[in-house]
Amino acid sequence: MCIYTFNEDGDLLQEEKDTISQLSKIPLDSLNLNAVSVVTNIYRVAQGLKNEMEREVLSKHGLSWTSFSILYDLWIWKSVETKKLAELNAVSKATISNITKTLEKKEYCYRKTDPRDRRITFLAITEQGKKVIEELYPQFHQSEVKIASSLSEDEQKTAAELLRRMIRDNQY
Amino acid sequence: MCIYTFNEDGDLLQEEKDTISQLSKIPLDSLNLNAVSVVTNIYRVAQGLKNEMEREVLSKHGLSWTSFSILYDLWIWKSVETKKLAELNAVSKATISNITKTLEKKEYCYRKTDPRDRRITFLAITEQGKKVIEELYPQFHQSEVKIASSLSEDEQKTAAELLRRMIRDNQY
DNA sequence: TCTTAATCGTTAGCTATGAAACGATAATAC
DNA sequence: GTATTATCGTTTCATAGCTAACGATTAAGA
Repeated sequence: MCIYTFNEDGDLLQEEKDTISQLSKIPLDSLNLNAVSVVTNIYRVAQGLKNEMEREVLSKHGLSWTSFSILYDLWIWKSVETKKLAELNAVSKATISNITKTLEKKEYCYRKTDPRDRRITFLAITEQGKKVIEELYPQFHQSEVKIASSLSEDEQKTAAELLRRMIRDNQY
Repeated sequence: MCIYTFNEDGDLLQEEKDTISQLSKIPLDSLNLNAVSVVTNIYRVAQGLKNEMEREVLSKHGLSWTSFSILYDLWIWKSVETKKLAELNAVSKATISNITKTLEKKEYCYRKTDPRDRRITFLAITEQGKKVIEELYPQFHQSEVKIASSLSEDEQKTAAELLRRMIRDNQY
């Protein structure tokens, strides 16, 4: 999505700058337009790549971005508890609970209670779930490569590093 | 959310690299780990800032990121049709229809049919909606500045430019 | 003109999502 | 050892979000 509107050069329209300043009563030179661009562009790319992945790759097996991610986690780590999945994916435990219920219906994963602490539920991937992720992952990665190919190798490294700092500093 | 898991240096865990390569049957040197980092970090930051904004700023008036964005668009542009709002925000027309229905219930916006083409519905902001966005926007912008402050001014410009190229090349 | 095709917004039906409340279990306090 | 507190996952209930189907309207074709 796009909070702001940009012209062909990637700058905020002068008209919009003036309007924001006027309407919000923030003087134009107190508006941090670089911060605006960073936040807006990050959200826009994220929204775009989520839509593209779901449409072009994940829809083949009726998976959303998050359900794919959960399946990926289970594929790599074999067995993960609900709380950990929520943290890994930055969504609520309720969301994990619901999505894994759907994945369970499709027989892509199953639940098992930790015998040492019966409050904890572990999720694990089934053979069928494995088959699905092993079909989808190469296509997913190929799309990642395509999407990132707007940037050179060095630029990709730069972008990743800057974003990584935002993740760390903001504790995302 | 986080498709991949990273160590303290921001690299993918060696264990995970090996596992991906092994499970996906993609040779390690064919995996483009820079692309992986770029895509993952973008999504992670976007998810984090959306959650933070909704929790810290937008919840004061029960707005989601997208409903806030729609309200913003109407604030700046006075009157926008459904289809245009969908494009601006990279969501479906159905989503716009639903969210504006909620905004209408709260009396933050209202509908009017284009008399020249009766298929088109224009949305417009109410006085009450204006009051809400004028209260929230300065706080929203302040959070944008805080979130982006992990980066220097130059780095913000760099990040914005790289992301802008991804938006353009991928037509997001 | 009159039929066909295209476009617009809404609705229907589904999954996703979060906050809050809840029940079960474990850890802590005394 | 019992009472209190904390933690875990689920459920409930609301909104968000998608695709597909639909009804209304306009444009295009002959």
